Amino acid sequence: MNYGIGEASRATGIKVPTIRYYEGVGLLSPPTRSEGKQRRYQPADIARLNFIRHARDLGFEIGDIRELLTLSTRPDQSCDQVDVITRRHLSDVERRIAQLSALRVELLRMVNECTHGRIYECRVIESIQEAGGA
Amino acid sequence: MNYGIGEASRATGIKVPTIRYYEGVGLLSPPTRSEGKQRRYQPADIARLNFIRHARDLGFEIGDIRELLTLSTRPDQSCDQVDVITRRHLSDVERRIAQLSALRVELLRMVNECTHGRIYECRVIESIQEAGGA
DNA sequence: GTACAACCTCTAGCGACTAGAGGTTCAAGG
DNA sequence: CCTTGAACCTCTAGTCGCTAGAGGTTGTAC
Repeated sequence: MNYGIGEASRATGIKVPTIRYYEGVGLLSPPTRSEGKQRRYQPADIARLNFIRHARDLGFEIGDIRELLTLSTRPDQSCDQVDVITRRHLSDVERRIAQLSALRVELLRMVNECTHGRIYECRVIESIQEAGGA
Repeated sequence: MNYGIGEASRATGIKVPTIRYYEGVGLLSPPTRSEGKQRRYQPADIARLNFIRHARDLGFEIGDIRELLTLSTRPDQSCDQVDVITRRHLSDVERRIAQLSALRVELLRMVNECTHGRIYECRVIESIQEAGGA
């Protein structure tokens, strides 16, 4: 049994154009084609797409996923590299959380100072004019 | 006194090509030019650029900044719209923090389960294969 | 007058898709 | 067998907020 691209899409939750995009950037090798040159996917392709989707859900970028996919096909190698990629991504996520949290504090301060008057006395506008965050 | 684009850049911390970009997207109206058609900025332009920079530092997107700039030139209007824009941005920031925090928990769980063995028993790879976050 | 930094415009690239045009193939029903 | 229409195909361009580079011009200091 094989899948058309639409079935693959429904099976994985990845949109049809995105599947083609993944093929284009080399995450997925070109599948076999029907006589009329339409893509036909095998269960292994579906598994690979699911892997990609889960990794994207976890925020890994395409380059990392490419590497993780390669590593996952070398079961005997040490998983150190997997660990490195994951930790690097984790610290990236933590850095972004920190940045956004600082922003949040600043924005909260601004909206809390708002007295709902006229623009000329608007504390939000003043905050942006005077200094700004980060 | 007026400023060349390089001076404007140093005065505001916005890179030269970015200043031209802001002009292109209509955040900044085209300045006067020298005889040789080079841009000459006035102090009011510098103030506007500083406003833009601070707003960008606070994470506002270009469209929002355009609106905030327009509003800031209408001192008699109510600042309700400013409040709306700011609160909308704030909740966007909070949404992103929540997403990233969930991601962080998942990634932490994954790296903590890592036993530094071989790929075939790698818990990180397994996590991605099995389910994935979000 | 000449050197050279600073400026100019224009195009293309980043990441990860998404949208649309314009054409072809597949599967089901008559 | 034939037609309908959904699903498929390729290709290009757009999103966002810049950034980089090519190739040419202007401003300023000596």
